[in-house]
Amino acid sequence: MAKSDKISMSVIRRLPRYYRFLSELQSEGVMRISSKQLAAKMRLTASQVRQDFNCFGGFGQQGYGYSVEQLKNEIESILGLGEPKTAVLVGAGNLGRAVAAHMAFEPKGITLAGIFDRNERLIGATLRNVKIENTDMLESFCKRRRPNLAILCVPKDAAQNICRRLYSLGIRYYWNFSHYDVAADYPDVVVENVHMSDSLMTLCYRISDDIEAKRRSE
Amino acid sequence: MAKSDKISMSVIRRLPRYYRFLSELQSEGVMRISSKQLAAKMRLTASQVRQDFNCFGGFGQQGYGYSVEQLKNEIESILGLGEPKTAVLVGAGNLGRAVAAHMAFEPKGITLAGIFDRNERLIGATLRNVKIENTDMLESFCKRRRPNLAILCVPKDAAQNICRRLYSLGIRYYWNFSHYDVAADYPDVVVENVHMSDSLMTLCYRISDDIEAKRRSE
DNA sequence: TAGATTGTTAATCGATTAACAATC
DNA sequence: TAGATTGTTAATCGATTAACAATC
Repeated sequence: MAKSDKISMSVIRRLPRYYRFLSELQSEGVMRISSKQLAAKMRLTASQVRQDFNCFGGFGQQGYGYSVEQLKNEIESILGLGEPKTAVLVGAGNLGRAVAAHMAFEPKGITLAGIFDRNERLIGATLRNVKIENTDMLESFCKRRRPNLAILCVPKDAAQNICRRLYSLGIRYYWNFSHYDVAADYPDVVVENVHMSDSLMTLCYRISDDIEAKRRSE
Repeated sequence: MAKSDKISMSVIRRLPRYYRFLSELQSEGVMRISSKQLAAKMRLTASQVRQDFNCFGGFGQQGYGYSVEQLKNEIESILGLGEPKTAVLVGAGNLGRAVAAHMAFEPKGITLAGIFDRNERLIGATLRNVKIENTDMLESFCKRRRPNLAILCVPKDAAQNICRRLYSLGIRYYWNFSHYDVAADYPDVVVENVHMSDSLMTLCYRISDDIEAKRRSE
């Protein structure tokens, strides 16, 4: 299924977007699509689309294009969405609750098995049929359920402590919403950061750049 | 202050991260830093650090390095964090409430002036001293407060409709958490997307790739 | 078969890294 | 002055785009 060379991060980060567009096309009943059409929809070049897919193998057919369903399934398999994973979420503040309630975990093969917070007022509440527990219970929970993935929705200072515990409990995969630099302390883990404030600052730059450009062109 | 060539997106997306590290260094009382030290801390190369800063001008001093405070202030100014902006947030579900409650808007020059939702049960509640209003009030609000930035925390289907209205009210800057492709319909706007589920799928890929690599090396 | 579109190689473009003279 | 470190140019590396033969 895979050509098994090392895939570049640029390509990997485009895969979820391909997957989204293909899911959409499929739900619209589109059966096949050419690299040219898909590229136009996603504002890429047809060359890039073909190069990207050919990192993993030839999914298309000359003169025809790609089967939407097959291509979507291939990418689903490349992303490993079918492989079951168990997640623990730490931090049930506004952000943690939003992630717990909002995110489509099941289609990615993820079971959210535990939610933890140290705030007594949150403990006992239920999100997605998961009861928020006291962070003290993290060790016993992990020994019982063996999650392989942790979602960090605690502030930076708490994250350092939580991470030390999670790491010693054997967790090596992190979805990190905090500003704590997990990979700096644990070089052997896989961390995917979501830095919302970086995104907002980037927007700030682009706004002030745009305003300046308009001012200049007047 | 600026060299005013076109700055590449790669550089722009690193600026918030520089800003975060410099803020941290400053709060730790560090007065100066060399490109080599900063690069080590951020896992970049010293070359890249210097190239990045020199897009905007020479902020350092040979034989000495960079003044943390001055450099931080320069980047703050490049990002335009000091320029006042008014934001309207649409969608006060879990995600919208998390963004409203969690995000540090003030340090970026952003005033969150209005929050809107169509869910009657949410209307009237207060977040950060802003009352959630009915989405029907969007037009009158925008005519009164003239926000220049919209934060989209509604589902994809709602986003299309909301965007049409916001666009016609003159809003050109969007922080988009939905899967609606704003830029496809309005090519003249500046959109910064936060696709949390793409990030999670990227993590899924990296997990299954890591597991596979470990299996192979056994 | 003719037309369309892929898979893949080659060319281009841009971003990162290395090197070093300038200079504090 | 000697040592350190920048700013900047040149070299390398990687990613994107273009081209085209293969083939459905």
